[in-house]
Amino acid sequence: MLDLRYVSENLDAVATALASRGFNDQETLAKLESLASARRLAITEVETLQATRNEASAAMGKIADKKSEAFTAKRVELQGLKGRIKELESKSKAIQDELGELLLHLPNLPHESAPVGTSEDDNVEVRVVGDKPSFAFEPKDHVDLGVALDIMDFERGAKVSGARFVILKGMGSRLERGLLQFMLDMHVDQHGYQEVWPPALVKDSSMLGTTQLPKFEKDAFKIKKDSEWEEKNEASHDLYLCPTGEVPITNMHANEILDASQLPLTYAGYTACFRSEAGSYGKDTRGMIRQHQFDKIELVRFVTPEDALSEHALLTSHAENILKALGLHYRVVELCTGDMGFGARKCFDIEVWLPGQNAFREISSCSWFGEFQARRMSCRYRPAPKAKPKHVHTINGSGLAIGRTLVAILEQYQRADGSIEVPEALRPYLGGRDSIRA
RNA sequence: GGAGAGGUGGCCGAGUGGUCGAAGGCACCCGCUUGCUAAGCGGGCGUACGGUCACAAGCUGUACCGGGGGUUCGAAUCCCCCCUUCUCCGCCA
Repeated sequence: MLDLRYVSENLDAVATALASRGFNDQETLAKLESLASARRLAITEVETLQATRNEASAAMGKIADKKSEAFTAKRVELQGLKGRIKELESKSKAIQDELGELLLHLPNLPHESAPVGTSEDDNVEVRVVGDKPSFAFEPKDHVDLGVALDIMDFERGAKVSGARFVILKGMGSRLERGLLQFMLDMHVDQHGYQEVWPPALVKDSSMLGTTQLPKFEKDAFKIKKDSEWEEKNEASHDLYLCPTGEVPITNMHANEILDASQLPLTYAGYTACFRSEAGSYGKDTRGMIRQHQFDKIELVRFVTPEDALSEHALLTSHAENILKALGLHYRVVELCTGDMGFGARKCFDIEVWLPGQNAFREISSCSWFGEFQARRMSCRYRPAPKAKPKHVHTINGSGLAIGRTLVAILEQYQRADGSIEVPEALRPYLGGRDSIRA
């Protein structure tokens, strides 16, 4: 979330920056302003009273005879204060809660280098890598290829789990598994990431930390607990199916103060990802492009503000290196202010070429969040020994979405007879096979 | 699922109603010292939010001893709920 102090002192600048990403809720901003000043008054009010009470109580502590009249008189006198303080405390808390809730709904401010725009049409193509594969035949899409090769079973996926689920079979499964290993190996051995294997279920507080909550709850699968459980654990936390590795991995360092020498702190991890895909009915219903469950390798970097921009570029290049190693044609697009995610200050999408769709499709989204996530989950670092802790900057990106990579390989490496050439770098992971055929 | 024990500052670890933001140790920082070398001595060293102020330092107030609520003039300390860690039993991949 945004820094309350910065927001209340730079309201106009904030409004302008938010407007550039399409956020024009003047009412909210006005409310923010009035709540911020109300908060200060309330704090002062409570604290003054608390100071009075503390002083008087300390004096009482010094009275030796606790049964003396002087003592009793003081006690009676202070009893009135107690209620008054409680009253003001709850008033102050209410203001702060409302303010906090409001801040949670404000998106991040785009970085000045992010292209200004209102929709994906305003995104900027940064670079194109490789060439479109040319085919002497009409290229098929991954569904036709996969079904013919008997490595994807959409019908049984639907039978078992419903729409937007697939069962990979034989070399399809092997390819998914091989890609998983190939990607992780590269990030760990060549890019120096610490490998992690995080949980698939995450707490609501984690979802809040990385901004999936509170605004985007409908996009996630929430674990439903039976009523008996709910009754017993009314105040306990909710659990969600992990929508992206970003959530468990970034939140690993929630409520911590890191040492500057630890930075950059980098993680690469595999997670199954689950998305309800609410609001995307009718979109990409064919094939593996948009499933309720998919596999992904996630890259996360905790960095200093000074290094953030170059670290962001670095992480993006790490994701790209996978595509390069696989010889896949792709491009990098910088998202405009209107198309960026809620928490991002700057974002590069990597889009892989899909001959079956005759289009580039997102395969990774590399975002720099500034201190937006770090503030929410309270992750700080000490720039120097004894120095005051500052919020870290977080950066993450897919490295890569495994299913979509599989799709791209099928479509880009397809041959006239419907078989698939296996990219050389991947062959060791497929038992040395150089092709996939029926 | 059952039984029990814990969660205190970056780390370890005292502390069971007032003199505790919290002993002691480690780590770290500053200075001194040192011919015996991951040595010795002295000092410093939590976070957040207010006020003052330059959103600095300093000074000052308040809160924070897993989280939330309660009792009390006063809570790290007592009560309740939750989270979490560990040990044992059961069950299970």
